[in-house]
Amino acid sequence: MKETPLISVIEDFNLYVVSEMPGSDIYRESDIQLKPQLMPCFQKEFQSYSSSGCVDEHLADPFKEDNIMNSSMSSLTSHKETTTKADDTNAGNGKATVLMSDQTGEELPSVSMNFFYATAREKEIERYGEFLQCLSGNVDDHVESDILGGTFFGEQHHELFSPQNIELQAAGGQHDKLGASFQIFPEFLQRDEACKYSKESLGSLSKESVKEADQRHRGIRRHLHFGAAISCNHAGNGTHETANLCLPARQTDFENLVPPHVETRGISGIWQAGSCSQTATLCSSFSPSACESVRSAQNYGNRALSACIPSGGDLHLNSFVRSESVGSEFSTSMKLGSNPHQQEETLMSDRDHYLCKEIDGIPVLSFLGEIYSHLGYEQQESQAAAGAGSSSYQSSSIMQTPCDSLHLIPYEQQASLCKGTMPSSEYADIVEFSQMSPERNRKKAKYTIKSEGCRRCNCKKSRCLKLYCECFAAGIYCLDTCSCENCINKPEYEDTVLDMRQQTEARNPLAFAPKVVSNATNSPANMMEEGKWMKTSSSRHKKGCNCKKSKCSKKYCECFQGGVGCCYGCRCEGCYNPYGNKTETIYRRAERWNNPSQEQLDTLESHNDCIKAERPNQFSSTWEELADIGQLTPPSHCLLGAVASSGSLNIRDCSKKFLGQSQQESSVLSPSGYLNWHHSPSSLTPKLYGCEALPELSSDSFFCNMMEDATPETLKNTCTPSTEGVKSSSPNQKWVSPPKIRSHELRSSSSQGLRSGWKFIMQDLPSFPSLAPYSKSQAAIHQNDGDRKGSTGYQ
DNA sequence: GAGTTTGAAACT
DNA sequence: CAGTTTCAAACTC
Repeated sequence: MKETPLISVIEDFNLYVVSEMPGSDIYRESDIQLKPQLMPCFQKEFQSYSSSGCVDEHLADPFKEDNIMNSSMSSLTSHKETTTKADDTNAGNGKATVLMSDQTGEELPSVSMNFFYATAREKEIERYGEFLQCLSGNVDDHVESDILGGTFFGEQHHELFSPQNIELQAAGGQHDKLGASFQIFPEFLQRDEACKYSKESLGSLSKESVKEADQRHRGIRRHLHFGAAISCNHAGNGTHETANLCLPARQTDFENLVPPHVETRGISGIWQAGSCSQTATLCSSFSPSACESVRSAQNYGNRALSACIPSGGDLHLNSFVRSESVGSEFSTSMKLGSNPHQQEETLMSDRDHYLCKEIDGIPVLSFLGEIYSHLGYEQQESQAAAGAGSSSYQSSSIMQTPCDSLHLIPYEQQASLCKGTMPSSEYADIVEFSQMSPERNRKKAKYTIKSEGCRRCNCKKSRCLKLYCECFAAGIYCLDTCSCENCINKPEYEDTVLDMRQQTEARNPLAFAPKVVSNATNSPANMMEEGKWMKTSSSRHKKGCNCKKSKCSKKYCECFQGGVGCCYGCRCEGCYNPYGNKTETIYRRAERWNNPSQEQLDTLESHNDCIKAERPNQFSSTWEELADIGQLTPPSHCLLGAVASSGSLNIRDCSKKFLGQSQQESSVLSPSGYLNWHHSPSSLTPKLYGCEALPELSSDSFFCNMMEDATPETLKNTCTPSTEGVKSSSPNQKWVSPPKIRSHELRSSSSQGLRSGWKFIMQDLPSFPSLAPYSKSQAAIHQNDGDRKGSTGYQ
């Protein structure tokens, strides 16, 4: 290993290290051409970052020399090609990514977001610099390069820092791909023990000076920025439609990173995820969970897919509602790009190629629409999306589509993952579906929905502008694959859609919030344990159900649908929710979650096989959010943000209660405190930024209920005898505010709880941007109503 | 695939 | 805020 390049490598985007790697010539000769238009993206980052005073001259004007960029791009992918042929797919992927970054100089919101993220994580990165000292010693070249390349970041487990494992990663990690290479893992950065462990594993500690380490970490920081930039460009890989479809459940992650000043119209509110669930992909550019999801895919098969395909409950795709903002800008630039052929390659808008599409001759699964619609969500996220919302499906990477994530997985593996996630027959149908014409797709949509847990609406009268519409509710535009009639929820009616969202939000600030919120009581590992329940025992529906006849054991019940048990917020009668009911103590529920009885499993299975199939999605979505969102987001932020989005709620009391908690949590959960829950301007005002201000609140009911969400059920149930076993009715037909003492207890215990990993998480946060003039869209609506008046009975 | 059931959303 | 209506998904046949 050469000693000298180390510093310069970092200072120069790791270029030199890469160039000295075996096979690096391939990259020098690579046909990857970073378009000049991409420059603004980087410039912004670097310039913004110049305050740190560590921007090199060529960084100040990083694109002055095309070679630099080309080399940079090469460095990002070089280690892949120098490892195994199996990774060849990355080359194509990387190329696609770069090409997708084709911009026309437009400022990319995502860039700011990325920058913000990176900046916000500066502290952690500082710590990471310290960590690097632990590794700088005897790590050989390719290991180093791999670390710099991001593979290192891509792993959350300390074990991976052992020389052997690093070797393995460098040699052929499946996720050692472009996307995964840009992982930023704040969680990892927070682990002092990681450094400790690495020291032990490597057996030789760094002898480099702190200064050198600092230089290195600076370089890495830049590298991260670069990666972020790529990621953001990645995000813009599609038209509105693509973005809409591919929204992962983890959009929230990304939105959380959005600084207040960033225009986030395209990212309505905050996103979720919940899910597409969401989600596993958008986040991939920023969070460990993304990489984890990829790895999980490799290790656990179907889980990967679930990570990418959140189920309805957790998914929230709000952020991408305004795909026109983010998505359209990208799409526009894409459309205007100079290379139609390349665009054609990268864009996945062709619905005839939802699945099994080839990019650069490499077969990849392109999960769009039907499959990703509810990433997020519950967690969805998005959704949808992502799911997003997340899944809730509910319930993100931001800018990386699920498709992109999947691109990191060889086709065969993706296929197996798909098969592992669903019955073979359904898988076959999905494939068949993907191969059908749009016309047939439409007809088949319903089936796809059922089999995949991804939804497309079938609205007839609401014009997809009310929460009746699942697309609208998930914060996404309807697609051609929807079976809706007179649909207005389309980009061409953007203003109208936004207005309706605004109205809906005014009516219910949480209307677009994920339906399922989680208390992170379990580690991702626990939650992902094979055959176990995937959602935490304390996950619950944000508002609670009101079931009368379904006994909360059918999908009529939103709790059941979201895969969570009923809680006190529910007003259900005769609750037989197999996930849990109100009379159940938290301990019992937790026990059940960890060790579901056969009867319970049978119940679930008999009631809805689909739920069972989706569970992995929900899990992945959930734990991912625990992994990254949870790390980044103090509960109170989430709550405040959610409430703030209304602009009218009065939760002053509750907010006060939470303020201290949030601050405390911030210090505990997020060293970079201010990097939390940055919603869209419309949903979270800058005042809330950094917990400096509290929103005006009108009713503490919401907050108290949310608090109750986070309140151990033992506290809630102390006065609620169970009279008929699991059967119960709702003694409280209305939401109840927890006794003050509960809040106090909760608050006082929050510190302990949080330190032990007990976090409250709203999987996806709310709100669409409410930027469009009401009158304008209203006029459009009226006009539309007029057009339809008397014929549709539209409300 | 049509019809029914269900409960959330919207409305009054 | 309660009651009613509307709506679309879930479900059944």
